[in-house]
Amino acid sequence: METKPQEQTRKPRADAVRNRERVLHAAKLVFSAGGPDASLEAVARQAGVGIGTLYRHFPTREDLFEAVYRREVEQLSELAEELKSEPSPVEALRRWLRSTVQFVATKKGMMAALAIVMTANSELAAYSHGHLTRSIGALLARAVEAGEVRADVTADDLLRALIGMCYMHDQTGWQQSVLRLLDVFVDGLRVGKGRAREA
Amino acid sequence: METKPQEQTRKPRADAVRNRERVLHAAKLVFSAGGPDASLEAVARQAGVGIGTLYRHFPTREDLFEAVYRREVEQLSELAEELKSEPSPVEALRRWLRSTVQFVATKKGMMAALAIVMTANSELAAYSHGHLTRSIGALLARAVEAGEVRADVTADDLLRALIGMCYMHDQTGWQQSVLRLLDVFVDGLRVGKGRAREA
Amino acid sequence: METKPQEQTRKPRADAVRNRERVLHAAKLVFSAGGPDASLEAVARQAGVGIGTLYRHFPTREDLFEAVYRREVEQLSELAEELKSEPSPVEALRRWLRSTVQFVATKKGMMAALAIVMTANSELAAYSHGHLTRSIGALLARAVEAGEVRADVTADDLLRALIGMCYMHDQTGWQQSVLRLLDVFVDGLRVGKGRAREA
Amino acid sequence: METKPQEQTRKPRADAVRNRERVLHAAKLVFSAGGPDASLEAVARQAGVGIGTLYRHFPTREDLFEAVYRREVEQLSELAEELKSEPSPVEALRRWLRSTVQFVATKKGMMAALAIVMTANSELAAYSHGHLTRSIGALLARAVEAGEVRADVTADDLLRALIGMCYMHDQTGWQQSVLRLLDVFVDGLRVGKGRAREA
DNA sequence: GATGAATGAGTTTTCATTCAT
DNA sequence: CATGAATGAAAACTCATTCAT
Repeated sequence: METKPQEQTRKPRADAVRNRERVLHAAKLVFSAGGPDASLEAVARQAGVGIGTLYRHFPTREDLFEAVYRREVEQLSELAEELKSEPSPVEALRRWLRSTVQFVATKKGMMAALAIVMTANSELAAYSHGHLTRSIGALLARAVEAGEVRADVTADDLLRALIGMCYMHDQTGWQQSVLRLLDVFVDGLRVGKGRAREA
Repeated sequence: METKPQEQTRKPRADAVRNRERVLHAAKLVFSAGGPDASLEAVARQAGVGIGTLYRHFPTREDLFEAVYRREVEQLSELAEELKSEPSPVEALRRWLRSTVQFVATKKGMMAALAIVMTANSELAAYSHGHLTRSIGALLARAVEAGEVRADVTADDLLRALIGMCYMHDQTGWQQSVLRLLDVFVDGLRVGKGRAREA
Repeated sequence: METKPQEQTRKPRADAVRNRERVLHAAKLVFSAGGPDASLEAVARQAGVGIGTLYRHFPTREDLFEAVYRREVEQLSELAEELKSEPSPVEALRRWLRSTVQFVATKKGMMAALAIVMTANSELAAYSHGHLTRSIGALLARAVEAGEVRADVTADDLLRALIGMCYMHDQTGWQQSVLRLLDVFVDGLRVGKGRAREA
Repeated sequence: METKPQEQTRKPRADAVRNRERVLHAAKLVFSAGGPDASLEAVARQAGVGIGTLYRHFPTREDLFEAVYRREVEQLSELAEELKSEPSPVEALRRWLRSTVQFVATKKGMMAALAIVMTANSELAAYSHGHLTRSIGALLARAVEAGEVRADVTADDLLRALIGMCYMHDQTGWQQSVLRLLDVFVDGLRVGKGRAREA
């Protein structure tokens, strides 16, 4: 504060950063295994830090959820960005959907935590919803413009379907089931398929 | 069947019946609002009975879930039965799906019931799941046999897709979104639509 | 509720009453010894009840303070009533003041707790202030009417002086000190003593 | 005294001095509001310094108390010294008492200082108590020697009475009340007033 | 049968104090 | 020196479950 006036927040201490990471990593594991009600003490133990340290970084359970959640969302969003280079727009979409399932598969109980954040914390919900729909929207728009996919389904719809299907992840075989469903769904999206229904 | 004197289950006392109903009603409210981990004390309080009374009627949390949600699930099952008389198998399927959405929109607690069916491992889940998938399975089988619908999707899958789509039913416009998604999904189910994927 | 409609609150269970008393008694001891920050766990232990029981009876620390406090105040108030039969009004006053010191002497740290409640809980403060000033006021009025005591001091003033003097009760010998001070004070109250000041 | 090179206490760094002041100021505020058990973190936060800095300046809570309150107490002591020149010993006493009330009314924290003097067992309390009682004792001794005031009251008693009366200084009108009480008290101190008690 | 009191294990939460940067 | 992160002991608090009335 004395010598370098341009410093507003002293360099984050090395061990603090490391501990923060540890806690986040541990939280992912523990919440995945034990659901959103898992004990924070357990998270701290898993992270190898004191419970006080956990609380310093994340004063409330929700703060911890949020921090974990944000990076998850960002990873999904980044994946969507990468898939923009995939030649077939429909396949890009399909692959993003399938990848997301894989992603969720590695963090079972995490979905519940994410769902909680989605409904409870509107600021975060808005952030991630916007982030994700923007990414998916881009994939979707490409497919629609290419004339491969019907235009009456929104990124929002897509997200709803995906999250919802993944939410039910407690039975054995849920993953295969969701992959099957996604195929059905993507097939349904493709144009040139029968509009035979009561129209 | 109840009139024989050697019966072990005496006349159910009037207030006992009333209390049972109260608890059931309260449980639906409280679980809907606070999730399945909501405090049983809260349920009793909401019902206006003592916690001991709740425990007498429902010795375990599972027992309470069961009593609350079994009848909800059975209604859906019955609806599926009725639709067997619908001439077009695909339309029967579609109508069941759409009707279920209406149900969810109307009956608070239906989602929770369905989520439990797909999620938990209780006796209730097993019973209800079996009941329900059997009914839906019949609808599905008809459509498959008629050659109208692909054969690689199970009643279980169908249920999962439906529940999932309905899961986020707190955003405005969720109902329209789900109906759109169901149409896409049913379209995807119909045979003769492109198997272009991964080829 | 069924047979005796005039019952609004079922007879308080015997053990509940006993436990409540135990906790109150223990609280008096523990707060007296350890001051107002003493652990509630310690109170429960001293009372021989579970911590949950303590919380059931007194959901917050303040509730417990309050309950303890009320009876203390009532005891002091009753003492003032009894002293109405004392022939000399001034002596009645003096004896009440001295008795109060004895009273406080048995519950050292309790004063701090009571002070906290007095400032924090205005409802209670009003109640006890009213209660006490009414009692003291009666003693005082008798003495004033008898022409033994000056009329420009209120029950409120008296209470302030008494409570204040007792507040500083951490030094050895405080009790003797306060008793000396009370004598000086009562002497000052008597009429016919010099009004010599700045006149 | 500071200029010799072998000095162990180097020039006090400018920011160190500033921080010390900040902490002192913050401590007065925080202890006044939250009592003597207020969190030291809160003090540091209020001061805008790190908790470590607070600890460097004041290794123990007592050290902080001391630094905060010592100068307050010394002011009262000095006032008593000045009043030694007042011709009437009783009036000197009375004026000191009344002045102290003014002090309390004006200077937030003075009460806390005085309470500590009479209550705690720290080195600070001993020092301040000695300092103060010596000054008041001189005033008192003069009055006793002049035969104007009874001899069985100590400087300590006087202090206790004064502090006590001021203790409840949050009610409206407390100041008038205390001034009234002090007059009663001083009247009680004067000799030649009735020793009628317990006779 | 109904009630609500009792219990205590399990969690959350706070803070004084120490230490690495 | 200043800082604030780390730590863990200690307390607060909640709630499922059992039981006396």
